[in-house]
Amino acid sequence: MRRCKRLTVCEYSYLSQEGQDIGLTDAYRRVEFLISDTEINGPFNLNETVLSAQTSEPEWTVEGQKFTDVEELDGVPVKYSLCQEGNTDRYVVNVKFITTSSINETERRLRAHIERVLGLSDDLNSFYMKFHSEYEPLRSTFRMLRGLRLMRGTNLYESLVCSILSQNNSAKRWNQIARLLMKHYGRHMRLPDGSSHFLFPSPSKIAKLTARELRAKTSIGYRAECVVEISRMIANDELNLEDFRKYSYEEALEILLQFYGVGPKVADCFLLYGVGKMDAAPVDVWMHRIVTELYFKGRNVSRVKAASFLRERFGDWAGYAQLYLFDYARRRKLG
DNA sequence: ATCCAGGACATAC
DNA sequence: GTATGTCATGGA
Repeated sequence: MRRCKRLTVCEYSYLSQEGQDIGLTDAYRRVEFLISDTEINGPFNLNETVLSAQTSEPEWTVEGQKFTDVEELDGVPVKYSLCQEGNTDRYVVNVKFITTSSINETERRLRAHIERVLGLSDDLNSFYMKFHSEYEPLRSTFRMLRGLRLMRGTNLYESLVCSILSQNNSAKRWNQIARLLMKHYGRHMRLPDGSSHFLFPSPSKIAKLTARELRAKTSIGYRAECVVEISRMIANDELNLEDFRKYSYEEALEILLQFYGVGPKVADCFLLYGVGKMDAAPVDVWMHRIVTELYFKGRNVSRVKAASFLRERFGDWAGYAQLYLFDYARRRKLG
């Protein structure tokens, strides 16, 4: 991403919750910068992207058109808010962030982070052009969902657990469970603006728990056992999620399916949203329905077959095709 | 109350 | 290989 001018840099003194200046030496800095449409590879729709229930990580905090997330970037806590002004083609994204560390260094990290998690360098125009003559409803989603981008998780463990939580659960509910995991077991961070946040817990933290404890605190249900078990394997170095970056899709899938609680859909979610394998296409009930009706004339093909069909038909854009079709189905259902 | 939620798994054919 | 019941849990 190319740099674009910073608008304002302000310094505030640290205030307690009562609004009283408690005189910390470490003044807190709220910085603002812009990402313009010339820095992003094609159209962008921030709202649609953040609100499309992708399982890369728990959904960001929403306040109207503004979305806020907290991350630790290279060990530095950053709270940042995004807001898009303009339309999907001519726009600027306003970014405000708060950090305890150096502004320039944090801004550099944050720009790279945002580019990655929001898929800003994905060549969406190529996707639209390549499949402009595809069957409906995919073709019409290019207009409806223009600028929708594939989010990537910040942390592989978090993505895997979120994918596991999503099974047989609504998006709202798996998000609630993930938030409870963070609240009870995640490392606490207090930001300079006085707000309090919890990071996603580490595998070793969850590995120390019993399924019963986890269930009591988080309403995680029957998924407790497999989450604890997988956490334990990671903590014991029997499983290294980073390895999946170098495996081929087929190798990765074969390994993932051996874990209790990880089936084809969860594995594909992890590979797509976590690892970033663009040809992975998670097939849930909605995708299954769409693919069988659209491409198999209603004939009952298995979900696994539907997934491999999507990979063959859309190649490295299979994840995107899935994202657009899923969002379409989801919106149809809501509307 | 019963059913459903971006499924996975055991069991049975 | 494919079909069916079951699995916690909270919200509709």
